[in-house]
Amino acid sequence: MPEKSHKNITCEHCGVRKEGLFSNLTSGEVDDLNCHKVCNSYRKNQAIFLEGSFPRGVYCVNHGKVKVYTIGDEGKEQIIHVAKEGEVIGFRAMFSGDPYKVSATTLEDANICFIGKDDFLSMIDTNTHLRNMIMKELSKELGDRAQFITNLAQKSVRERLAFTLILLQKVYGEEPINLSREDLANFVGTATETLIRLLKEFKDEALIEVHTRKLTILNQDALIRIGGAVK
Amino acid sequence: MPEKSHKNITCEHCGVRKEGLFSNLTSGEVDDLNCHKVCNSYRKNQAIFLEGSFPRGVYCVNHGKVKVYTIGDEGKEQIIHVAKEGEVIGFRAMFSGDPYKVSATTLEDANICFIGKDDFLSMIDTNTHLRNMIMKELSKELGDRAQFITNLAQKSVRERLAFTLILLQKVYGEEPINLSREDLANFVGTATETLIRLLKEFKDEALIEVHTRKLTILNQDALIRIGGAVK
DNA sequence: TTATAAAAATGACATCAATCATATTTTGAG
DNA sequence: CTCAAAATATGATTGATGTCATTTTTATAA
Repeated sequence: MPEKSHKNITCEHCGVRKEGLFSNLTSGEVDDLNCHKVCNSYRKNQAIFLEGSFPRGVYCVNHGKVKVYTIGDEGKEQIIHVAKEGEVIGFRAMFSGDPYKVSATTLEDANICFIGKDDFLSMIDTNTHLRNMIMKELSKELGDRAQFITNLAQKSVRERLAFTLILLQKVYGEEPINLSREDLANFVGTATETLIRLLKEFKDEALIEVHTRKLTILNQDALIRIGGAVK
Repeated sequence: MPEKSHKNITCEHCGVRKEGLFSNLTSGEVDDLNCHKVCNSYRKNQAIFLEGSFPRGVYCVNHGKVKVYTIGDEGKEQIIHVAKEGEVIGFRAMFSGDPYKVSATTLEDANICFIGKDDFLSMIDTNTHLRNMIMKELSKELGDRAQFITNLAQKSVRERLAFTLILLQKVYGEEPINLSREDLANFVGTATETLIRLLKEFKDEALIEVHTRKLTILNQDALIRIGGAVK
């Protein structure tokens, strides 16, 4: 489905690699990674993998944002995570032996590299550092999800929206947050209409600036006061 | 704080070990584990470890149930997981390098063995099987929490209670579910009063049997129809 | 056993947020 | 550029669930 990328990034020169799972590799390991990876370009809203299917490998986001989500019993998306450049996604299912419990879809045009299951697993077997990074990452995400659960159970929608905006700012960095209202609602865990009303409140209170899809945070401190800090 | 257990279980003869992380160890590894573990007895509602503190090792539940929870911004507990005999808890924080993101407290009198950090980590370094079990466990829990998040975001309290009861039945097995109304509410993610009202509904509909704290499921199929299946 | 505290249960009420309907704006294909 | 479809926005209404107050039951310690 994805097209082979025109610009076939080499891992050695991949600028975003240094933040994620594949940082601190030896140059030999980077070469190894580079040999086994395949670069693919994805269009906006293109599926990367789907809940229920079996993993064939892992995906390293080179450019573009990706939503990771589950589908609830009524068919509604619940976004669990928004992955940014440098993140490796889909590796949890490599260890569980089960099919994917989540789906991943691009939020914008993206470049994403693929590393096959066997190559990835053999890298893990031989590379203690990589293994430790993975365990650390799995543990970190478990902690994040515990806070996500607590927020959903205990905070109001307004509080969760504030929290989510702070979280998304870390994902989008200097750029404005760029998600559809529906995606944002499916991340916060609310109805689209409710989300729109609350966004307007935040706009009227000069906490954010809104240019259709693009949201800029104007008053971070106030949002943290409303939604609580990201742990 | 915990008292040294009178009955100091040996890992070799530990009946509950065969289900969890420490199953499929060689007899040498079991001996090793046995040398390094310390058995402790805990009274009901005794803390095992607390959110924010740094881990000194891992805990293997030999007898008794344990709640794993976070404290929300308003000080309210959100139960994330109820651990049963054979489960190893508190090992995620060993890899992240961060303090615990969750707390753990006994729900009844319990026997819990402790394995120090260094011993545990060196076992992981040398034991591929154990390592794989841990990665699998971390991955499985990530999947569970994704469903937990989706349930909280999309299901009504009634649906979540049904789901939670089915989940707890797997924890308690043949025995009746035995939790305070407050703990149950803090697991479902609702107010205690709401939980009590819904429990009564389920009782009136003959879906459960209630003897003060002890809940028995009478109609599993109906509860699954209401709350959805545990994935 | 009795006293006291804790837990569970119940009622009344307020309100946040979902739903449904409809209008307006933006986007993207041709 | 134009038009249709999609996304965003707004209003009206309802209902589920949280909160507060009070009573009843159960557990626990003296």
